[in-house]
Amino acid sequence: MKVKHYVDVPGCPVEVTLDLIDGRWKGVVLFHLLDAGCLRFNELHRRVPGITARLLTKQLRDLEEADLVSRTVYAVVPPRVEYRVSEEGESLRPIVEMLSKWGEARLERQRTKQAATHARRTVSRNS
Amino acid sequence: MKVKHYVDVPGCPVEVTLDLIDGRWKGVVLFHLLDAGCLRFNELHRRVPGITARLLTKQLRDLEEADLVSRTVYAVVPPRVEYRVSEEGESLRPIVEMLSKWGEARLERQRTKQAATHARRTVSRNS
DNA sequence: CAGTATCCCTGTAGATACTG
DNA sequence: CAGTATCTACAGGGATACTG
Repeated sequence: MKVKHYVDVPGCPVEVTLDLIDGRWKGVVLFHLLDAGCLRFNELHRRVPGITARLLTKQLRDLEEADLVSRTVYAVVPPRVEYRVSEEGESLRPIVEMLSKWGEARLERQRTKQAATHARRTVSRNS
Repeated sequence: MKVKHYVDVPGCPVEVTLDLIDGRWKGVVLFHLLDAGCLRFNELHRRVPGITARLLTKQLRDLEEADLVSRTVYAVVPPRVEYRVSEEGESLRPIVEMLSKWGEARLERQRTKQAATHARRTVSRNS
């Protein structure tokens, strides 16, 4: 169990939140669960390419422990495990949406900048 | 230079944003810069207790490279270096504010739950 | 004041193989 | 299908000492 010393940083609840969606993957996992409502392990895995099963498992366990995601196991063959956001996880929706929107805008800005740079280069070539 | 393969994860701009405020400290640093407007290195250091100078430097360099923070050096003795959020960093304000608000609410929920647990324990002791 | 330089250690994550 | 197990490697970050 990872208990941190938030006593040291009384003025920064930002850290509390970031700690939960930390590590590059958790936010993405939440995003997809919020988007899809409910996903089985491999469905989720397909939506988060690049992550290994081991790591995805760990992220899900962390999110579960943080009470942001719930895990339901059905006793069938083949196994069926469903993940969905908890009520507390649901309350993160606006944040995750803003993160997504901002990320899109950032990518757009980068594309624009790159295009501008390319244009300038082309111009200077012609001058 | 850290260039990531976002080609792999086309559907998730959440990752783009999280990548920038990743790592437990960057969000906190941004929070304080957004809050204070402008801070010198040691002023900032005082507001982020627990971080080493080395690491704070690294976080600031990363934020600078991401174009979220600007760094101004004054050629005086003793040295004076000021950090402030860039225009792009400023656009993160609503997100950082939500992270902060949500973190506060979460802490509040935890306190409430803990108090309830304690009360129950006390009751069961008396019964 | 605002950092570097060095050393070292741990955790995090990748690859691969295996299982109820 | 939904994961574990094991081994390994590297980078992130801590402690400490030093500097323009």
